[in-house]
Amino acid sequence: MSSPRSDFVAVMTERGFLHQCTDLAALDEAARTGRITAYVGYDCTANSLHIGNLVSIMMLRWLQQTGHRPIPLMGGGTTKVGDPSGRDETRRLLSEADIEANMASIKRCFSNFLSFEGANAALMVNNAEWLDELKYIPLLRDIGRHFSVNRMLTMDSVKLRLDREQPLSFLEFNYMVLQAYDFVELARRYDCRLQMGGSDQWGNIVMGVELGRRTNDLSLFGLTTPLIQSSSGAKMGKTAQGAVWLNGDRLAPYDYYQYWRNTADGDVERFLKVFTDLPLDEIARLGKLGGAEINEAKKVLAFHATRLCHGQQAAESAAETARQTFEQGEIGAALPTITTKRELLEQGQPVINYFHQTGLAASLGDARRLVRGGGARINDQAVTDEKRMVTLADLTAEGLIKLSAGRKRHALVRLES
RNA sequence: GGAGGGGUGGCCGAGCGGUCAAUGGCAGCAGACUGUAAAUCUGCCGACGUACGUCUACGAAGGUUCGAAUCCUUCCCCCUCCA
Repeated sequence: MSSPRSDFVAVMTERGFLHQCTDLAALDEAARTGRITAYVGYDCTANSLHIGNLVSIMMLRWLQQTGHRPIPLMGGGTTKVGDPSGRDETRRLLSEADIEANMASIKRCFSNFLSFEGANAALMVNNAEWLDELKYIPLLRDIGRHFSVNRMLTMDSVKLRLDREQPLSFLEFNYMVLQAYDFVELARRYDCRLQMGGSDQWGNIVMGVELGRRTNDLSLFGLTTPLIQSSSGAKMGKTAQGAVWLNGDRLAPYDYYQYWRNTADGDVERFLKVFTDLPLDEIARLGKLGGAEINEAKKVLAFHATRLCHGQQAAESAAETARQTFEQGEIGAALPTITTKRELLEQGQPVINYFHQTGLAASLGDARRLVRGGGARINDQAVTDEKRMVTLADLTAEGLIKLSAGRKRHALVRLES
């Protein structure tokens, strides 16, 4: 294809969102000549999305910014079935109540990325609306006859399990059928013509495109993003505490900021393109910084990524706390904080208790090992004795005690007021 | 329904009566080096106790034994082939 003529496809191309597309030229033309509606589906298997979902959220954002209508589709129905893609094991079946609760929680983060008002207002839809109503025999006759089992068996999501002799239930086997049906249903209800997702969704997406053509002669599009990996080859999104969640109650904005701040050198430019909406020339400038200067680019990345997800104020607070903590050796306000009673400090408390309580150590034993390994500090003083007690004397002038596990992980203990 | 194979710590994967809290690899944490990077090297890596210790753990429940992840019985789950 020659260079894209629509803003949407141009942005997708320039910023590195494109992996595969069913018909890029036709999509480009459709986006140039009119407003298109596109969707991305999200499972409700946890109560927050994580940065693995962020690429597709950014796509929806750009879609809206370039004049089109995004639909984040909540998989309230499909989560009851469980997507086998990329997994060796069947997902634990969640109760409907859990799914409902997860969905409510997940929805919250979209308000930061998309606008649900105005001309191109984003549409929040739940596929349980139609999937719960389905009748088995009509579904088989109307939809099932368009699916070839021969073909389904060759899909990666299925093939992987079979090749590895891992179980695949009939329930899961149906997932791709339902996802395909979703696409056709969204096309019918909202004139949605494009489904986007990660590269692992390609098979499921193509099934939907084909189903649209076979049932209603619809011209649908599919588009996937590359799996974004860190330059070390690892999947993105792991920290000491687990996944990098988008909801602030699962991962504090400060920790979210720190995740991005610690991006590997080789990933900075690519991540700026995908995870921020800074102009490309600015990104190119930041990407040229070498040596220690690239830390400036990482701060920009961390700030803008945090601002998109948690808002201006949280981003500023996180950046300021990071600056105070790392550049001035002071105490930043946004560090994780726990409170303790004055009486306890009067008696003296074992440090390992506080390391455990702040989450810097997973257990008392872990805290003990941290001390033995030489990684524990109180107010920047190394703790060498694992029996060390914390007392009122450890309070700083501000009435705080700063605990550190290694050079990057810090927490505060504050007197209960 | 029949025959065979299998279920081990976050994951992969050894162990096949004591020396097994369980080799090794990955992941993770910490230290050194640095730039809050990468690579590399070193240490740690079930819980609790200061410690020789105690508890929990090798699909589940029983049993044999001085002693079981390892043997037996029953059950659950998975895979392959046959019907």
